[in-house]
Amino acid sequence: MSTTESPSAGPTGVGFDIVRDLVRADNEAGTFGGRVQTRFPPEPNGYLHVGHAKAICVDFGIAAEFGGVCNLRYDDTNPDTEDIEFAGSIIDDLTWLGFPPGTPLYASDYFEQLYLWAEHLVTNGLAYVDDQDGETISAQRGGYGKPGTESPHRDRPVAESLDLLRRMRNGEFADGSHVLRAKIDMQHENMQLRDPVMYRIRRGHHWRTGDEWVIYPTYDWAHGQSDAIEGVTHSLCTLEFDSHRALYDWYLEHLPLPGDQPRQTEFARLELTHTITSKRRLARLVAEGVVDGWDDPRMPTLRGLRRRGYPAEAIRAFCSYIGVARTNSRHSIELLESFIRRQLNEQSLRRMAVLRPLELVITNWPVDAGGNPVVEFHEVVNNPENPGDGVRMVPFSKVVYIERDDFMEVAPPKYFRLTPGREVRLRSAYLVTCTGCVKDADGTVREVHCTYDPATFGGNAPDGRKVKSTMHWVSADHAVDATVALYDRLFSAEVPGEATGEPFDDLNPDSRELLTDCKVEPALADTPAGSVVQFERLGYFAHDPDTPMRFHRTVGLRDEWANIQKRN
RNA sequence: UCCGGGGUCGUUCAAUGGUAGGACAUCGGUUUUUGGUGCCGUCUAUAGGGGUUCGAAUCCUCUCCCCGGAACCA
Repeated sequence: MSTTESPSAGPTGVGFDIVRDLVRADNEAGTFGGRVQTRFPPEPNGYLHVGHAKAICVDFGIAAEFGGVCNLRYDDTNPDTEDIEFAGSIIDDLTWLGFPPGTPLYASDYFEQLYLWAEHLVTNGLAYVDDQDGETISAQRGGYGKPGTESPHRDRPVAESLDLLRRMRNGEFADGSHVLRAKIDMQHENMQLRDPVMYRIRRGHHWRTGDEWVIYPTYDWAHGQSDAIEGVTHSLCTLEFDSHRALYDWYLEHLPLPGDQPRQTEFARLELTHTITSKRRLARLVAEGVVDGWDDPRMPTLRGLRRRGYPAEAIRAFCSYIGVARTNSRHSIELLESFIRRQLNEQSLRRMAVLRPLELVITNWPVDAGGNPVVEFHEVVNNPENPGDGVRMVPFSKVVYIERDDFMEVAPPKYFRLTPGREVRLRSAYLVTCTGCVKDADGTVREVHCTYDPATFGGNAPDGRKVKSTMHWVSADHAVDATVALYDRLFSAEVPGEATGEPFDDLNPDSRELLTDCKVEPALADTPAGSVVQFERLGYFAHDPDTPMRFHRTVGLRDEWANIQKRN
């Protein structure tokens, strides 16, 4: 599958060229025999978010492009943080994004092989068991620019380490009492190489291996070897693992492995303004009830974006566009939204909905023989961008709801909508001229009055006169009630939580507004759950998967009137 | 403080010794039965100093700034 070519991909950025070049160079050099294999290795300790989306597009996309495979591999080396709930969600989310993962692999399936290799290193004098506690080991590691000091157990006999390692595995020692360390160099300028820990004793219940193991490999000891076992050629990860690469290579070099070994390459992670992509912080938002859950439409999780109506295709196009690089960067959320709009504009049906209803009464509207207002049906195009979507008939009568914003008794300059004396178009229906309004004692406008021009059926004036505004409406007698949630940025600051590193400092208290009194046209009830429609002149709204007639605003339309207001 | 990675329009990604370009954002125009969309245009950048070269964002050098690294996390 290609992630770069799609009719709605919009502007094409550099994409993943830097990775392609890397692969091509290896292919030309004959490394890996021209084979390409990648992997996507999430730890099942949270839900996938938009940051993962980029990694997924690169890992799966590049493999597919070069005729290789990309495995989903759960990096489940820590029993304390992982859960089967998350593991299942990862497959769902990958599939939704457009990369069904096939049979997943598990780092935990390699525990036995890893253990055998650990004995191999011990036997060759390249690893030893340390009896010191974590604090001591950490202190001995030294500091930046300061060399470390060697553990007193560093040179214990091979046989003794081997015996201790076996007893560690057998569960003879308490959690945290012993650790297996690689014997590398306590003076190394790269701290990762100062005798890193390979195994720790931990009696947590593992979601797959249960209580079979009490020792668990660390990330570094598991990752490269897992790649090697699977035959991975290009192991792509984020920049913070840059200094781990030396260790990744060291393990592989000192193990009895045939052929070319996998190579790790690091790229910048995806960050966005106005949101966070830290699993820990997202988990806090959920745990402390700031949001309704991992699939809250304000969350940058794949589930949240999906619920909010972000099309997977648009997310893929975005990831492809921003591409990969080694420079740390934080993209503006507006760029993502522009991809969402681009896609939605093309695919979304148009429907009319009134969020804050105000009655508009057509005073010269005719009545039928029984004295009731005539009801007409007007043809409306479903999607001007795609004539294939056809037309529908929308009921129209004497009283319609219009947007409260669409009437002003005293209109400021450049306000083109309804105001006494002004003629506007009710979309696909008629030209109407405002004659006044009725107000409550407190001055609130109760209803607006107008007259219509019967000669303008469909919205065109036979004499060719123009109006400056075309407004949406819903017939009051036929309107359906709906609930609409408007979403703003979860964080008001450009760079959330940057100052203190905590997630709640810049939370936007108005990130969600619930409108329970919306009036929508009857056809909206027929849109399937999860589909996104454009509410004419208002933006894109996703029909909630669980609740009928509840809509989430995906993104708004570009609103020049709002900009004009801002400037005044 | 040591090691590593970075520094190009407001933002982000290109240009790999030969005209600094695109997108988003901004601003303006135009089309339009959505103040949407489309189309056209505008605007703004090579962190700083020195060097190599006919020619430097690119190579060398010094300085400055940013990010990552001292879990028995990943």
